[in-house]
Amino acid sequence: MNETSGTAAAQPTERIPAAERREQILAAASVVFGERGYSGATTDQVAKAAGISQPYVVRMFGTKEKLFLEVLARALDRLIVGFRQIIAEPREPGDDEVELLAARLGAAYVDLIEDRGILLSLMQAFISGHNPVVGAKARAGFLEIYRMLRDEAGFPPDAIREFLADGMLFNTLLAIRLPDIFDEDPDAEELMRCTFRGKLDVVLGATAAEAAEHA
Amino acid sequence: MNETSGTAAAQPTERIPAAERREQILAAASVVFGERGYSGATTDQVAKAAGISQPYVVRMFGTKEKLFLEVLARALDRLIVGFRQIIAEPREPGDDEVELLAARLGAAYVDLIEDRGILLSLMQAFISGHNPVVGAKARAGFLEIYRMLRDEAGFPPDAIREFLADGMLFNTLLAIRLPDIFDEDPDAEELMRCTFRGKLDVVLGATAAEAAEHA
DNA sequence: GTCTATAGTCCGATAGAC
DNA sequence: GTCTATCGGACTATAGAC
Repeated sequence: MNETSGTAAAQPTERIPAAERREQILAAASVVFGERGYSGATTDQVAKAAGISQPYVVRMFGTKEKLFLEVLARALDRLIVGFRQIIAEPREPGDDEVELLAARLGAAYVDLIEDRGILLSLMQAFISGHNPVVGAKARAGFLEIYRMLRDEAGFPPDAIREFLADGMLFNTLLAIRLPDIFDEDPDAEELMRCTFRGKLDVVLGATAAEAAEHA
Repeated sequence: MNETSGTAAAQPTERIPAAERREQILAAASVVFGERGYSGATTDQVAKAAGISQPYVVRMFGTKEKLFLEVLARALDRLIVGFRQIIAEPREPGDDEVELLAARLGAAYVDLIEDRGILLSLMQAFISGHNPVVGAKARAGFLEIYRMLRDEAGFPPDAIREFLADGMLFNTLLAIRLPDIFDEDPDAEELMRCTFRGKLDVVLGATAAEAAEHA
């Protein structure tokens, strides 16, 4: 409340290289698409968040759909590259190799989806199964993660299911903003604690930091 | 392809009681909102699916938002009532009481989200955490399920987490329509099998039935 | 590299007839 | 109980200047 009109735009916008501007737009778009969904988001909201004019956003990406697809591709890429890195890290052999690796991957995942734009862009893709383009990317991305866990990480089926299931529950609880109602309902915190266990501090730290940033 | 224009409407629409018409609209809206999302769906699409005119949809529910909220409330209600029924069923005491009950609830959940409208309406709500009204309903609904599992079903924390996590993975795999690409990618079926295990036949049966219906 | 202006659509909601 | 007609607003994308 009482902000001075939108997200600081107008004024004689600075001229910056297209590549850099592209990144700004993608970052802004990730947030806006995440909050409002593909259909709910407008190119004007993205433009305002990036501090430029609406036609410029369209000019740079061709169409709103292409912009969304690029946002989604980036999110999937960060996820896949991040996981692959962790799997490739040297580990000592032992009985709990799977468990340790799962814990590391889980922690990395929580770190990643602390970025609400990434979290929600992924979830937007998940519920777009009916869309030929977006749906196909979502399916392909999910299967790539599956294969990585099976072939590169060497997880047995049960470990894969558990890992993916936990991830989807993380997604959901963060997406519905459960931490927002810790004050009103103690069960909210209890459920978060039972779900995230050790990782809860990380999540709450991020949430608090984000809140502070927006204040 | 080659369908005779839309979903059978126009013509001198039959006069039916408002209550019955309401149900028709809600059923149609569940499907349309599920496929396109709250923003992506139009009241005209709902109207066509229900076989009536667009203004009549608005007239009956006031606004598009109120219509969506009613769809969501119905979905949550079916879920909660269904679970409560199963929990209340008599069970023999034994060591695996939790496991058995979890299996029954899981089967009921899979049955419920075979209805794509219900599945996707719920997921739409999950990603609307930023929306004050929808977000609040989603949080409240999730917490009610949590309390039910904790207090009425007597699940320990780990069982709750596992149950909820599996449910969210079910949601995701069905939402992205993984069964659609069984032919193109054998890993899709493998992942579904590893996730749904015994329940896979149920899911695939439903998917096949739906496909047949739409053909 | 970036903007202003605006064309062209689509959509939710209202008015009012039957 | 249901429709047709339509208003007013919002949004994507294009045109063209600087």
